[in-house]
Amino acid sequence: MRITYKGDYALKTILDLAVHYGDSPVTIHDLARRADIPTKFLEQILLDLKRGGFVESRRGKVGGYLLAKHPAEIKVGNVIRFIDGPTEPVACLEKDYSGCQDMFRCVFKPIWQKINRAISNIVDNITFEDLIKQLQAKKEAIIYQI
Amino acid sequence: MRITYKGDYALKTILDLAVHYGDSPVTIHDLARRADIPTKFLEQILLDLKRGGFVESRRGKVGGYLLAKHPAEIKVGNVIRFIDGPTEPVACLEKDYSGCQDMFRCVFKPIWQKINRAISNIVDNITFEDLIKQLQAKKEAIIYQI
DNA sequence: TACTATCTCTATCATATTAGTAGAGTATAC
DNA sequence: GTATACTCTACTAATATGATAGAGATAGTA
Repeated sequence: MRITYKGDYALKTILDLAVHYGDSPVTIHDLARRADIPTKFLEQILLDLKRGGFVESRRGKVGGYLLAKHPAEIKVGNVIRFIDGPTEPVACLEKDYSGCQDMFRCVFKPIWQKINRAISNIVDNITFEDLIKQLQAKKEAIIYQI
Repeated sequence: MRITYKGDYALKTILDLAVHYGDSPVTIHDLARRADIPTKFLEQILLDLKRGGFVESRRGKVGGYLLAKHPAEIKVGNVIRFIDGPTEPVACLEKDYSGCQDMFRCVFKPIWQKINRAISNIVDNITFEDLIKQLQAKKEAIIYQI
């Protein structure tokens, strides 16, 4: 698995929308500015995320984007798999792979499976609600420092 | 981290050489045939592996390749990091990264670090001696079936 | 010495992916 | 009816991937 810029941008965008969950829509412009993402690139990512059911949109004035579900319902794994593809480290672990032709690869397969399980175990156990809590804890720590 | 064909080929080749550790050199031709790797592509991979200190070569007749170290001294992680690059899932974890400019990414960083540790924990704890033992166990299981 | 099997090295290439950019079109609030 | 915002399709530059091509160097042996 490799996290691309697109995946990274998507995660940051979802987190931003999660922070503003329940508020009025957030514009692409604001999302792009706050996370330092090229606006036109973010447009495409948001359309993808909309098709994936992660966000909703409102057109026209006072339009923008909204999170389609509660932050607790969206896991980090959902977003990166949707944007960056499977988390498997090799193609032979993915669905509808025809199988190993040679016995050498089969010795390595359990390794990739182990890695795959480890990754899934991490990304499928963190929701955006968890991340918001961490953000708040971080903010409080900074205030405490001052 | 993503395992490329090159990395996969390198691992299979090292394993083949590990199986023949202590024997006479193995030719590129035999390695390519046994693991079904394009010969000319394998040539390049073997040159890389030689530069990386994993294999040694003998030229001329009765030439070929030999494992440069004992199979117990080579870990899966050594080979894939050398061939496919760092196992980190994102660039911000790699060495000499300038640091996070925005606070959003920082919330995700611990996730990538966790994944990175999990992967390292797996690939740095399997040597090619371990793999040979697994191969032998598999062979015996097959014989037992017959 | 000549031959041949083997490794060595550099260049080239086709395809896919990544990270964008461009521009015209559509909907909505005021 | 106009400004603001999302929508959609196409295009592009750079890089990585997975090879292929061909000339060269070395070592054993007849």
